[in-house]
Amino acid sequence: MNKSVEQLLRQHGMQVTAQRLAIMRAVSSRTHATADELIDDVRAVIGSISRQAVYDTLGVLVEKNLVRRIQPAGSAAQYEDRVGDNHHHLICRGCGTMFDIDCAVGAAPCLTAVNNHGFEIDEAEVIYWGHCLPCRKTAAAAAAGKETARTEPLDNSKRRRTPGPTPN
Amino acid sequence: MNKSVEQLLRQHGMQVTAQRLAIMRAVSSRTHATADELIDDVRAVIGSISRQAVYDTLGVLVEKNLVRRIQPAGSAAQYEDRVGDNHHHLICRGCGTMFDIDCAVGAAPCLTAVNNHGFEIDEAEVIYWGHCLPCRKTAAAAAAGKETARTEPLDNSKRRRTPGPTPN
DNA sequence: ATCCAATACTTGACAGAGTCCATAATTCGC
DNA sequence: GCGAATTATGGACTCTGTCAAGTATTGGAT
Repeated sequence: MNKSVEQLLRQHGMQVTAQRLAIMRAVSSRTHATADELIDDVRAVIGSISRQAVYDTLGVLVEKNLVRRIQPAGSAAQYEDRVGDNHHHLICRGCGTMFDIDCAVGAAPCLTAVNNHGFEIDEAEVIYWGHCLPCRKTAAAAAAGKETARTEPLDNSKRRRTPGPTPN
Repeated sequence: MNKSVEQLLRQHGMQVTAQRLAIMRAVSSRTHATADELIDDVRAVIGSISRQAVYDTLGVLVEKNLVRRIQPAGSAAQYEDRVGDNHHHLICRGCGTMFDIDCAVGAAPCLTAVNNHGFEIDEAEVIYWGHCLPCRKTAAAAAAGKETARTEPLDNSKRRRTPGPTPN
């Protein structure tokens, strides 16, 4: 299998390096991963790697369509192995977990915009937002009980005031 | 109409301040705007405002559902006035321009995921990516001629923050 | 197998977008 | 007008990601 990863690289005219192999395997080993997570993964395997190398490789991989990049609102980009099919993502507003979702309406439902404004559309990105079961439970519990939960950072209701002295 | 803006704030239990009024009007005056653009707009009207006040107000507004926030990949969040309907966005990869697009399949086509993984989905965000007419022309011209130019439409020529500290 | 130019990696600075925090200023009910 | 609570201000800081320049590797040619 290592072989195939290497071949994949060569097939796309890329040089084969330990870093790249490790990065590709790291991506494959997760359903979704942030650049940061990948850096950690790779370091765990080959000892060390620069942030730049990871970003660079990921960039090339995305360009060659070997990896897909998803950039959900408000969080870091995620990379995934699963390319070539038309699937979407479901993200929890509470914990940020991301799930794959097969296309709801078939092949490429939303790819056809009504009025394309003269654009040449090449991708329709669909992200479903909501709350996952665990987060919903947490939220419910919090609502029922007190403000114990911390599932959501959207808590503007309790602003802390510190009339204390100034550590200037 | 200024009256209604003020009332809107009160209706949602928010105090009325010059900053908030100006921010809300600034959002209304554009189809889409980044926080930065809004800061500029507001400053043009009331003289000055802190970045924090804008972010804070925008955050509350989004929470109260008076404003919608869109965060396209790779660029700053955009805020829009148009809430309550199900419309999507079309963004140019070249210049970043964003257009509204009415839902392709009717009311809420993509809101129904096949397998919701136990989620309670509250929003289906659809972003169409592509290249707008001007950018396509530019690209074509560049390809035909030389590597003469690249579409460089993002005007970020304004810097107001202090020069960053030097991280060791 | 060795050489070497192209390709890739490392390091470190920098930038943009947002957030945190303590303090100062406003708002608004009384 | 008073005063407590809500807001706004400013500056430091974090998190992601990019740029640039110098160093190291890779892999085809010799």
